[in-house]
Amino acid sequence: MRSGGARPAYAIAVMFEFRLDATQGSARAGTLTLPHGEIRTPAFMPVGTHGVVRGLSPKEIERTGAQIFLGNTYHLHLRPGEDVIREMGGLHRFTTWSRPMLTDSGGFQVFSLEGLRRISENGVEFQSHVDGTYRTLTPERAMEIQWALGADVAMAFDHVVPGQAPYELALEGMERTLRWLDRCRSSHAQFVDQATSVRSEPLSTIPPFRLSAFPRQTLWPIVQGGTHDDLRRRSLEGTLERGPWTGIAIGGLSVGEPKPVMHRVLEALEPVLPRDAPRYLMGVGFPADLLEGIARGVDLFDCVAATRNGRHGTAWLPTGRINVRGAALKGSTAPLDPECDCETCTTYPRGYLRHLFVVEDMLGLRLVSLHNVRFLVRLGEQARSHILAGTFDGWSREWLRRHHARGT
RNA sequence: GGUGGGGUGACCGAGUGGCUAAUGGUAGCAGACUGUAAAUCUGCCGGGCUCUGCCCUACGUAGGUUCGAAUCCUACCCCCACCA
Repeated sequence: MRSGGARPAYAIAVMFEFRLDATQGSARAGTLTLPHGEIRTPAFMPVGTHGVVRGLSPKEIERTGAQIFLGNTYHLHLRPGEDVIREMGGLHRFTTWSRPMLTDSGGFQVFSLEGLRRISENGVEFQSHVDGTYRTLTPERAMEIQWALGADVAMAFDHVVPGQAPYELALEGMERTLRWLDRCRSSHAQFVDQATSVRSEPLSTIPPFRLSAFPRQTLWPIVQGGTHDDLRRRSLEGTLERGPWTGIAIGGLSVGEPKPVMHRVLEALEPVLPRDAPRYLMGVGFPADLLEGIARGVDLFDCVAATRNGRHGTAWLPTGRINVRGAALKGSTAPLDPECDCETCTTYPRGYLRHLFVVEDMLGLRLVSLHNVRFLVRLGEQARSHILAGTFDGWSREWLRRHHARGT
């Protein structure tokens, strides 16, 4: 297939594939194929907003077993700028991460940077928190930037509203997200078409550096609708009408709404979601949230909590969580999590980790972040093997019981 | 020995008659964090209790003035600087 001649048209399609390996109830185990490799699901994706999973090197992330990590359109646009990254060969070359990547669109910043932005139908004007300059992100611009970044998956530019948003606001965000999805889709298609036209050249005549820079990216839509089931349904149906898609994201959850509400929304969407596309629950979550999501048919997760909590001294354990700064750990020779196989847990005693936080050495932040990432990645691996074995229900029930028995 | 300055809660350090159990900061303790403006933020931090309040003990020590003192007066102890 790669030996001379025009690249077959189906090559692009084959680059993005999702295969279901097993299901148990709504829980699914699958294999997602992306241009930079395969992802076995369910899977947790660490967040590397600025092209780095805070505090951890790509090599360390690789060793956690993470199969993909995220970058952020808004933040990478501000620093170093998408042109810089494109010139360096794209996000993969830039970061040296050779596995799949996904970029978030900046839609979440519409929510998180409220106060620094103004929304209009055209797009969102942000005032940069870095230097105060005004930057406008539109669906088209978000696609342009993500195309330049060159991740395997680009996310649609959406309008995220708070979890407690009243119906009217949730409706507005949901409908705008759909209108913006049309613009994202046609804009992204233009980039794909441009790239595809290159394929009329014989592959053998394309210099290797251009081959490696071959734009290979898919676009995933985001379902919105706040906490209102009917809006969620409408959002999903509207999204599907605009398909087909190689993956579908559920956004606007875990942004302040109660957990049962998030579960209810997932349950409302699950029967309508296509079986043959991965479902990505954005911004989730804590360990228990992963299992609750998996049980409701979610395949992919991302969350900053692993690294943020790690930096702030909270480590996840099978039995709940622990404050690494706590006086209880003083002098302890026990491993952080005796059941964990990460570098932190197989090397350092609790008393040393606590000490690192007390003296405010950056190593402490890194080691606990590393553990938390591994903890979630491993949870995904465990869930997958139990789904394949048909033992997911009982295992996850027991896991959650133990996890909630002490702490959260 | 003389002169001047000073002794405040674990530490540093404000406060110079009542609003002071006593500003701040540090240390200590606890908590929060979910598509990252976060190595951040919040609370507690003399003791006790029947704990939206009450009672003790507290600003070197001992007295005194005053309705009322960490704040004014006296003596003593200690520390620092300079002079002998």
